[in-house]
Amino acid sequence: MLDIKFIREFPEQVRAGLINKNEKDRVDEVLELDKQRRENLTKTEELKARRNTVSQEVGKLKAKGENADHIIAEMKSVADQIKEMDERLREIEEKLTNLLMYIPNLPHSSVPVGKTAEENIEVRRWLPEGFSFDKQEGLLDHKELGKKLSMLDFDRGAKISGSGFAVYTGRGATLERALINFMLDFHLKNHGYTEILPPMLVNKNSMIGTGQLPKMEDDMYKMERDELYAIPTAEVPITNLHNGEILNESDLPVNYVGYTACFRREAGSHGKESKGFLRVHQFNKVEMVKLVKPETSYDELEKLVGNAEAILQALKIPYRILMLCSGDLSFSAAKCYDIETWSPAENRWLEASSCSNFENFQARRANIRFRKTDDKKVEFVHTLNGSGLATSRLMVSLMETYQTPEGKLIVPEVLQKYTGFNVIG
RNA sequence: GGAGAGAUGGCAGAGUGGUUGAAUGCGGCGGUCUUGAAAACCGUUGUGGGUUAUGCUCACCGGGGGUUCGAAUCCCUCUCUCUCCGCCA
Repeated sequence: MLDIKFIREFPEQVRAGLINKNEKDRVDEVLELDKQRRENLTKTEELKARRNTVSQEVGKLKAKGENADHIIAEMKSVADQIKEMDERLREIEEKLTNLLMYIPNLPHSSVPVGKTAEENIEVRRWLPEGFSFDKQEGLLDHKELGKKLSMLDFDRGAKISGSGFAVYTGRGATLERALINFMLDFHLKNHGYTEILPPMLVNKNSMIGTGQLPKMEDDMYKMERDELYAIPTAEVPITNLHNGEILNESDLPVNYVGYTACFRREAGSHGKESKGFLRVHQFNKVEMVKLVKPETSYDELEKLVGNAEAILQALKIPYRILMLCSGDLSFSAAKCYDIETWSPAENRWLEASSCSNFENFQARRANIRFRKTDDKKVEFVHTLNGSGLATSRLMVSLMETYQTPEGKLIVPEVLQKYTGFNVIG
């Protein structure tokens, strides 16, 4: 959520940000409601102030055993007026809050202005020793190889759950588990994170806190009966761990890493883009979440990306880093880097991680603050998160990159101690 | 799922309709004392909103709603915690 005071003070800056993000400019609506709100508030408060003093008078009179009926009768009508005005104010505030909930975060000044993913900027790429973009003769894509080596079973996944649900079998399942454990251990050992294993169903308030609700309701699985949502990312439960809290400055930065399954309805996305692991309804992800002091958040963003990159370098999987342009930025993000891994069979880059700085946008919604050590003032934290990484797309690149000409799969060296075997097939 | 108890400021814990934003204790911060520290003593110590304000004012005692001139206090409802019973990986 944006700061209403900021919108009031710098409406043109907000307007420009919304336009760059391909969003509807609703600044004037906000300003009008804000104006109405303040007008009504002032009037209502004047009445309330009067009520408070007069009611105290009544108390004093009664204490002395005197009659206060005439004042009470007068106050009765004041109470009615207050009720009426409170109701009007409530309506205005509801409209305003609702509107603010749908207004996205503004892009940071360092974000390139652009409409679509075409205008994202490649910041750098990393290719392992001896890597070539030339496609190997007879290379199988991950789906074919998964079937051949009895690692993956999309057909049976569709049978037991529906299309877009994968089953890992045998050494495929072991490899997946190894990958998750390797990534968690790597971040814990080398990057100073604290591990979290959170619930995968969360309430509505948490979804609002990180910005998934109200806007993306249709993209999520919901348990109607219990008013719970299946998390689309560990960002939701982990960031909301500190919902409503005031942290100490000395507690920052908070660095969490956690594994969860992630659930996405992916409403309306079908076709060849969704083959095999390229788009699924459930996948595994190791997520990094940071709560930091505002002045450090952009340095922390760079670190976050670096942490994710380190995993890919250890796995020796080629990747590139994109800085998203304003139009491609997600609802809550002020700045975001995507990490894409190379898929030889698809002959293209696949998004395997997204690292974002939300500044205080989520912190406002989730009301996460910290108390400064020097002047004791409270301030919103900045929140960040990044995948480190999602296994499904990573598995595509891994299976294709580590495939031998005979159609076997070499287990990346760093995973071998986790799998207990070094080749599949 | 059934029965009961509870939810108050950083923590502990009073308060059951009238200067209570909230006693008291602990903690925190500032000060006196001290070579320094501790102890003792004194002071101070919640969050948010409105207002061209060295000020004034409103809201907040788990969430929401109600009764009343007036609610932390009474009523309804939801959530959560604890105890007992049932069920259960």
